[in-house]
Amino acid sequence: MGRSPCCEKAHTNKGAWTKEEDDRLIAYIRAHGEGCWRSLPKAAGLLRCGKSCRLRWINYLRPDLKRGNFTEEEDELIIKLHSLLGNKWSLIAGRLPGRTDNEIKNYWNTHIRRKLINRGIDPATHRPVNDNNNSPNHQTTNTSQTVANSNISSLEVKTTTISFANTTTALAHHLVKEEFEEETKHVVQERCPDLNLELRISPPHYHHQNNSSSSSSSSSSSYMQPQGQHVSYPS
DNA sequence: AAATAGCTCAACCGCCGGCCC
DNA sequence: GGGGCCGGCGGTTGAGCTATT
Repeated sequence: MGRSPCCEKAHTNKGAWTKEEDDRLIAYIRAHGEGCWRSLPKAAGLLRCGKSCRLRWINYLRPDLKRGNFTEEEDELIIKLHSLLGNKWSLIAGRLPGRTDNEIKNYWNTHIRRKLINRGIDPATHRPVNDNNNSPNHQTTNTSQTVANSNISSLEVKTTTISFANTTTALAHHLVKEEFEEETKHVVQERCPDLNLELRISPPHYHHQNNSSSSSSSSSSSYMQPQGQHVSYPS
């Protein structure tokens, strides 16, 4: 049957990570690389579950993380990608080297949402707040449907309305999803020729010029042009 | 200076798809 | 074929910090 549990919850730490735990995790991954999160905590001498280690590494310890304030260009890119992809933070993060999905998600909720609202734009639909199409009749109760609808509306798909209310089966969602992804590629290339939404798993691609981590002044061109790797680990 | 409100963000939770046994 | 784990994801929480009263 299956596999053994990833960790014994009774013997794992929770909450904020200590410097020592960070050091252990960094040292282990530096020596053995990422992967096999299940066995990592034990091997690294950590009283954490693999999930927690993975999250800590991806969101905080990874050497290619940018940190620091988001630039105006990043803001606009996030808004543009969100209008196309909805709350697909991992996909959005994939287009912003050095940024994590968690970071972008937090930034969206704390800054960009407010920014859009101040501009009179509904952050969920990317339409003006007083737009008639935002009437309750067009709202759905299912979150994913709402996201999908907002994506489609923002893409101005010429097939007019796709009624998700009547297509609740998994198959329908699957088909629509595939359709949407294909559509997204086309529309993005049409409207944002500089955007490459072809997603692939790849090593971190943010190129550190130096170790001064305040990256708020980083040039906007860099994040659309992944560089060769030059990974430096924090000491 | 103290109390309160608002904001930020690291970390957790629960779910899902894919894979293993 | 089916039960169960793993890795990954998006949503949510809450501790700590800052601003305001």
